[in-house]
Amino acid sequence: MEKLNDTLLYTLDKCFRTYNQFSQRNVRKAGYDITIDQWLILKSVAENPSITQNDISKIVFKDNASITRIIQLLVNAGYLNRAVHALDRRRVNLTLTESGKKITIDVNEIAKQNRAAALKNIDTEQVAQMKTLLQQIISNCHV
Amino acid sequence: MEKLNDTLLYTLDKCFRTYNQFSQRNVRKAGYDITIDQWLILKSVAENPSITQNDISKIVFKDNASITRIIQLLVNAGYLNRAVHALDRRRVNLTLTESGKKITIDVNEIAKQNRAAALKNIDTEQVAQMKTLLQQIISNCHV
DNA sequence: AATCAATAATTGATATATCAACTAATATTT
DNA sequence: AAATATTAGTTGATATATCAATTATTGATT
Repeated sequence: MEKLNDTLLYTLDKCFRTYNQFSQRNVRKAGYDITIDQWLILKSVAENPSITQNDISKIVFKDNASITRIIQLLVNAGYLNRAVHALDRRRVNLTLTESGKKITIDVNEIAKQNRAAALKNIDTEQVAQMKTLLQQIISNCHV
Repeated sequence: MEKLNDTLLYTLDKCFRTYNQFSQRNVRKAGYDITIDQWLILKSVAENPSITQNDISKIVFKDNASITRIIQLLVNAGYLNRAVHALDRRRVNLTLTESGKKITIDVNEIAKQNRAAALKNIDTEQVAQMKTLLQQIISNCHV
């Protein structure tokens, strides 16, 4: 049986988790009480004002159910408003509150710094190559 | 604010989750009622017979607490035996049961196929390069 | 218009992640 | 040897992931 940590996907796993923990730590250190996953949802709403929860779930690769619950937390925290959609009563209309807008922008700055730190000493060329490879893996998994 | 899905780490996230779901689906389809994460722990024990739970948590990048709970599930499922270590009574002695050994090997086969499918049309050279890059990111996050 | 199908979101159950607090056992220091 | 520090693991609280079942609403079919 080949060793676990020989495989690319083990390294991928490790990288993903390490980066996540690193980012989360930096957000906390800056005094923001929000998870990266919560911020990603706020950011999705900021970028796409009329987005549905279904669309969000596709953007962030999570289950619908998870989105419902995370949004509930964001509403509780005062970052999001939730209302019934005027034209389709099945849908939920999401809008950022003022503090939601603020934290989205603030954490975005930290996220930018996190990315820069994580990609230090790696040139654009390499990043582009890696993206292509990752896309290839993704499409291989969709067969 | 730059778009979410422009960043490498977004693609990394997507790739990781897509591959995970793909692997898990294939294990289920083959009739095995075990999660990839549970299997990883069985495999760690198989590879390192005298391993501690602390060591497992480092290998699979999870919290000690998570390991305790996953191991509890594996004991309940009859795949693992848990006993007090003879020389250090703080430690837990983990051994695979017969069915634990069997499922570890069976799922390993599926995992091998999953990896092959995920890495289709990607040559060894590229895989090696990507590993190096991922390692670089990991070490950047450890500063 | 009534029936049926599809869609958006929620809820329940269970597994997992993470942090903090804790217990028990062992190792180190004085 | 007693006091203290360290280590291995567990437990509680809360957030999240995933699947399946469900509700409410809208769209399509006849």
